[in-house]
Amino acid sequence: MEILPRSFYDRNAKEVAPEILGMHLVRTIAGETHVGRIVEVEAYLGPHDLAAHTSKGRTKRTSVMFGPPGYAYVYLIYGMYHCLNAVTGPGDHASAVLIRALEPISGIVGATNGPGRLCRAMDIDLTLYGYDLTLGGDLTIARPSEPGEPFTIAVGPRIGVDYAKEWVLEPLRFSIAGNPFLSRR
DNA sequence: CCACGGATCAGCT
DNA sequence: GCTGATCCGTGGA
Repeated sequence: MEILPRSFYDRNAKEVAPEILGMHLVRTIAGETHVGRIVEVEAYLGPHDLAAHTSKGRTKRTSVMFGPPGYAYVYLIYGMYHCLNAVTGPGDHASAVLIRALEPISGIVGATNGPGRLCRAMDIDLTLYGYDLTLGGDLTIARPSEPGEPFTIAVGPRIGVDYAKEWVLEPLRFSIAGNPFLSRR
C-alpha cells in the first residue's frame, strides 16, 4: 500500500479527481483501521468556480484550501453533516476534490454512499480540518497494493450546486461506472 | 447584533 | 417529490 505523496495532489483538481477513484481512504481511530475504496468524487476548481467555497474569497473556514495541497478540508453542512475534501493544487490554487462515496473494504460500520454518510461512518469531523493526508496517520489516502478490476469512469454535473450559475452543468463529478455504492441521484 | 442559507439526509406523502 | 432537522460562517446594519 502506497501513501499518495503530496505531488499527487499538486495538480489541478480536474486532473486529480478521476485519478483518485479506486484509491483507498484509510481512517485510523483508537488503533482500529477503517478502509473504503473511493468510488465517487467531485472537483472544485478554485475562486473562479462559482460552485466552490473558495469563490467567496479566503475566510477562516476555507483557509486550508488557499494553502499547499495534500491536506484535508472538512466542513459542516446544514448544521448536521461533515464533508471531506482533499486540497489540490497546483500550489496554493485554492481547489479541492470532494469525496462523495466509498465502497466498504474493511472495518466500516454504516453507510458510505454519500459525503455526509461516509464522514459519519468514518468518524470524520472538524478535528481533522487541515490534517496532512500524506503522513499515513489517522486519515490518509493510499494506492491499494492490488490494482483490482479495471473500471470505466462516468462523468456528470456536480450535485447540489444549483446556485452556481454557468458552473451548474460543468462535468466535474467522476464516479466508477455501475458501482453499487454511489450516492443517490 | 441579527438574519440567512447551505458541496445533505431521512422520513413522509 | 417535498420538507424538516440543526448550526455556524458569512455579510449587512
